[in-house]
Amino acid sequence: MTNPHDERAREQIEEAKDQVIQAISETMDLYGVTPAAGKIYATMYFENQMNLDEMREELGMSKPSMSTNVRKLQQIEMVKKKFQRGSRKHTYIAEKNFFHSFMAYFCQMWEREVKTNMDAIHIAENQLSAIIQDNEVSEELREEAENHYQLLNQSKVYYHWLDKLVHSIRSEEIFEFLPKDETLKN
Amino acid sequence: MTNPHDERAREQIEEAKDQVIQAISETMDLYGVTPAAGKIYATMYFENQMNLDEMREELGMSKPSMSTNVRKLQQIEMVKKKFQRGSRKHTYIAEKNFFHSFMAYFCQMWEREVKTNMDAIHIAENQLSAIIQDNEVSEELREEAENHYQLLNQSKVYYHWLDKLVHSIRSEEIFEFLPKDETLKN
DNA sequence: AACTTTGTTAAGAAAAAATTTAACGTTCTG
DNA sequence: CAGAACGTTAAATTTTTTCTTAACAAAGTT
Repeated sequence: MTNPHDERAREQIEEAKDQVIQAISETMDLYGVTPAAGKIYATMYFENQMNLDEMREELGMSKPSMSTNVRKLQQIEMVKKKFQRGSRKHTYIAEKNFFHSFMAYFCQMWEREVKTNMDAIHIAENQLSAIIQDNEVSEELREEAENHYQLLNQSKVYYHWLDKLVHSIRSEEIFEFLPKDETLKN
Repeated sequence: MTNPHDERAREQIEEAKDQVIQAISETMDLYGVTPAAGKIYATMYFENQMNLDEMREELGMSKPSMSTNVRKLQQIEMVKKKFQRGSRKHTYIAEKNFFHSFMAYFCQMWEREVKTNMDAIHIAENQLSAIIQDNEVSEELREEAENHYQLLNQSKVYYHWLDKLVHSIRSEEIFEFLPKDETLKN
């Protein structure tokens, strides 16, 4: 490795990796992932497997910081724990298939959105329809309740669609409509 | 409005609205929107139009806070400024079509992800292929460069797919595959 | 059973983000 | 043209989040 060509090549490999690591951790920020966790993931992306100590050394972070960040990455399924026979150290592998991460993250997110909002809508709809059906209530308020009711009803179209989207992703049906294009020109 | 029925009805309408406002601002948090901005949007959602003063009063926030939050909401196209002839106050309307917000937000986000990462990948690929083609470099490093190159190449399948997804959303072709279901049972 | 090694909570410190008060600029009105 | 009404920018405060050091718990080894 004292070969001057190799030294230069090693530098260039690191530079190439850093480009991509930077970009990945920058865009993961869009997914509600903190920069630190993004860097951890992006670093692991180029390695076959790493344990907490190796990561800590590579990134100069503290042990608990690694621990919590890796846990978060596990929750969104971007990192998996690998059973390592005969070693007490936990070793992890980065999920390198971005389709998997995409599916896990957005389905989880959208499902929560649908559930939270539909639950609230159902409660609100009941309260509003009680008013609409109450003849003692003034016309003005009845109309307001009616308007809100219609608005909520309209929004359900969206939440149902979002739910269908989640299912088509989970079932991978979406790839029939939008195929993964394995053969790329450039 | 001193009618006791109406008083009760008014309370109940507010309660129904609050349910939904709470849910919306909670789930908007998933979209990188701060709770304050979420509340502003959700409040406007039930109104035809509002100006900054009305919102400030309704939510008990400061004037600059309103100003900056509304601007953020405009950026992600969840709120639009409405030209109001003869008034110096700016009035705003909430985008009530969630499909529109969905499309604007995710297309913007995914496009940035594709661009940032593809740019980095192109640079990295050039650096790596220079090493791969350099015969003076040791076999070991050549192999490492080759591995990274393959990894990046593989990831391009995903970014191309994401790009296609964005286009199919922008062009609304996606609704041919996943129709908006206007007639809902429940 | 005592000692190591590894990972995780807990508590405190540092950093980052959001919010408010205050000052400013602009545009309309009298 | 002076004054008022709105909105925005700047600076400072408060709140939230993140990170680190330190104490702890679990599991394994000698």
